[in-house]
Amino acid sequence: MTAVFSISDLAREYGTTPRTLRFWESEGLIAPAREGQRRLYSQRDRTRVKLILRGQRLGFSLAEIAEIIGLYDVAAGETAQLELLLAKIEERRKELLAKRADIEASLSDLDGVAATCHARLDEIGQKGRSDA
Amino acid sequence: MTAVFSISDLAREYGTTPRTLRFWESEGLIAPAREGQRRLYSQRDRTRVKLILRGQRLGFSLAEIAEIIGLYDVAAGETAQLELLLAKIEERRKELLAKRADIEASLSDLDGVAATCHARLDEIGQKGRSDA
DNA sequence: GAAAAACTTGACGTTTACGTAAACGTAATC
DNA sequence: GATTACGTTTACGTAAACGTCAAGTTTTTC
Repeated sequence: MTAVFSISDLAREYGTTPRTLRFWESEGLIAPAREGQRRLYSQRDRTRVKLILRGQRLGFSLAEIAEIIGLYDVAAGETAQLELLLAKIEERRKELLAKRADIEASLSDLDGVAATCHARLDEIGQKGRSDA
Repeated sequence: MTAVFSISDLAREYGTTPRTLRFWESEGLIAPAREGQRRLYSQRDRTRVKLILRGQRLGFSLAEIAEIIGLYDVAAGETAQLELLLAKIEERRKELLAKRADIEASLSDLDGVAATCHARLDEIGQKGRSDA
């Protein structure tokens, strides 16, 4: 249990590079333990890396991702902090819902174009019934 | 009908800048008509601008957006073209579905954190019933 | 018809998110 | 114990997507 990973272990596992992991660290997104100079990545670090990658796939900047990840951590604050945290969460929720709406719209558009294609193919299929 | 718009009209309408619209044109994403030197934007151009903005919100690069927009145009090709187009559409569909899955996961995570916050607030609320 | 406003094309600057190379220390391997 | 493999920091390079002048034309407005 509580295994640790080298920087290239992590890089390989998540299809990224050591350079990238160091950069994320320099930007404060992760903070692996050290054994002398060497970085040691824990399960917690792996979780954060996964969150970073997901954030990137959703088009968030590293700065935004940093804030988002922060949300997960803070969850030990007190009242005022918690209220503020909930507000931030609500913001992010709205962003995500908006993106999801964009995606639905895109999917529906693509379906439309695909339908047009199929119709056209059927149309062509009716006559040209000689070639493979 | 068939109104036309100046570059700053469009920029204002979509919350962008003339510079950006010119840049997108230089990258082949839009191709407004010209009256002498001046650019004249049509309804079709507006539609494309909307697609570009949506693509950006979803985290696609301009190059990707160019290809996506291309999908909408090509819909007048012939069989081979159409098959290829359908394949590309399917690719995009998968990307979008993946992003949607990422979003669902993010939303669910945020819900989790929010729940923790509410629980903690309730907990605190039980005792500290003296301060505003 | 002169000034102001809006448009044009360069061209260089800027931010983000790394890539790449240099120069070095350490650890495993044959 | 020399080589190879992996790690470190520092530093400069780069692609994408514009921002920001500059210098000039055209168009509108008073």
